[in-house]
Order: sequence, then C-alpha cells, then structure tokens
Amino acid sequence: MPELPEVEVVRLGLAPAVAGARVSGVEVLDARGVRRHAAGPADFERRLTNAVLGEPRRRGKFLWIPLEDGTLALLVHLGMSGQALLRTAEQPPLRHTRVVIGLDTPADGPLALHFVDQRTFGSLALDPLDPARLVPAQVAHIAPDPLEPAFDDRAFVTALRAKRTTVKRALLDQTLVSGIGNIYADEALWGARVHPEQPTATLSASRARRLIEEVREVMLRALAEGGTSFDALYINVNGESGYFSRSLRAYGRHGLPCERCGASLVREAFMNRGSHYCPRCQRRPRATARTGDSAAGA
DNA sequence: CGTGGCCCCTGATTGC
DNA sequence: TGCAATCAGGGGCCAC
Repeated sequence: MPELPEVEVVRLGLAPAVAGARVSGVEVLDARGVRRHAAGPADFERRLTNAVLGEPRRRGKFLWIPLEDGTLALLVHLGMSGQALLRTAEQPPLRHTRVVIGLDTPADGPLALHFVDQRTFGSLALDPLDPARLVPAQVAHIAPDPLEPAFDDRAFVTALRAKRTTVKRALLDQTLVSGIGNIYADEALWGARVHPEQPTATLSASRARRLIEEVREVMLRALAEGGTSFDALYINVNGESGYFSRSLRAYGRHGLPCERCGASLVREAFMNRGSHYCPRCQRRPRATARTGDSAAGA
C-alpha cells in the first residue's frame, strides 16, 4: 500500500545513508525478494557487491539508486508490504527479510539496508539505466508522477478524457499518471467531488483539472505529515506506520460521516478491492447517452 | 491495441 | 475452539 508519498519518505530517509556508500556484501535470503532481477539471486549478489551507490531517485512508486558506474541502478519496488530499513551491521534480520545489503557509509560507518516484505509483491533488481530518460528500464513505461516538474497537467487532462474507462480506473493506470494507488485515488476523488465510476469521457476539462490538482494536494499533505514523522537513521524508512492515516477523509471511512456534508460514506467493491466515497458529494453520474462528450454544450 | 480481469502472496480477521 | 474462507492490493500478463 505504499503509494507515492510513502515511497518518497523512504527515499528521503535512505538518501543521507546510501549516497556515496559502498556495498560491502549482499545476501539474498529469499529469491522472491529479487523477482524483478531476471538473472537471479546469485547474479544480483555478485554485481551489486562493491558497487558505490548514488543519490536515490523516484518516479511514482518506483525507487532506484543509481550505481556510480552510471549504467545500472538498484531498483526497489515495495509492492504492497515492502519496507526498506536501515539497520546497524549487528542487528539481525527481522521476520520476512528477503535481502540484506551491507553498506560502508561515509557518514555513519557500517550499516545494512534490509529489504523486508511480508507479501512478496515487492522486489529489488539491478536494472540498466536508460541514458536518455535517466530512468531504469523497468520504469520507462510509466508516466511521470504529479510531483515531477515534468508532469504536464494539460496533457494529462487531454489524455484522461480520451480514455474510454471510468475515472478511478484511469487514476490507477500508471501509464497515464504514476504514483496513485487505491488510497490516494479515493482521497482525490472525494476532494474533487467526483464519483469513482464517472466515465472519463464525460468528465469536463475543468473537473479533470480540479482532479489532478486534488491528487497533488493530497499527496503533498501526506508527504508533509510523513516527512515529519520519521527520524534520520534506522527509523521508519518504510512509510508503513498507518499510511498517514490521520489525514484520510474517504479511504476506510465507510459508515462514518462525510466531513463535508455529514452523509454516511460508503464502500463499494471495485476491481477486487474497495472504493470509498460520499454518496451525496460524489454523485454517481446518470447513465449517459455518450453522444455529447464536449463539456456541457452540444 | 485498448481495456478489463485474473493472479501472484501471506497474515489478520471473520464466520461457521 | 479450531479451521477455512475472506480480505487487503500493485502491477504484470493475457484474453477479448
């Protein structure tokens, strides 16, 4: 469930320790922890050992640490339950630790980066860095995220309205906009007063703009909370502690009153998960006769 | 080719 | 009380 803000907190937490650090040893305790590394655990261990790490980067929910040689990056995807923990060299692995990467750090001496992942949807990999795009190959297919300077709101609005799907599905489509998961999708839709099942083609341009602004705002708010809740070292370099849950206004609040209008929020099954929304503020669009998709006129 | 649905996985929770 | 079914969901993959 780590989405963009949680992954960014992990990145911020890792940065001071890993930048400039040399990898002193790599131990893959469970091969599933390097599922994304096609060449397998032994190759992963061999090629990462002795590498010098650079400044961690992020796009959407993908995190990567470029190696000093400039051609490869240590790619991290947390999946649903992944954590990247900085621990001392003496601390033993926690339960569900899949990979341990020993580090000689310039500032803090010997440390270890532990990749812990209960449900094993996450994975590490060594991935070639595309010199043109400056992102790892496995990240090349996703769109920029809303917090990148490169993100183009106007282009997003156009692309969103060209889709033939519903708006929540589109928000979760990482090739359209990256970094949004189920939680922040529900939060942004609530904020913009848009029903999750609204067809993208019937969304007005102004409403679509409002929606992406809301996405950004919700993420920045979460980031501001998360950024203050972790300590420099060892600590919650994981973003797991409640997912900044104090700020949630829709997700998981079914049965509770809407903070805007007081109506009882509902939860609906959606894509094998849940959609949480206010049935009064976020009106389900009437079954439209899809003939007029230009804003209101026609 | 775009869209939607399935499945990967494990632990907590729910239900019988 | 104990065991099984259910739920959580990011993203790759595949069928339509």
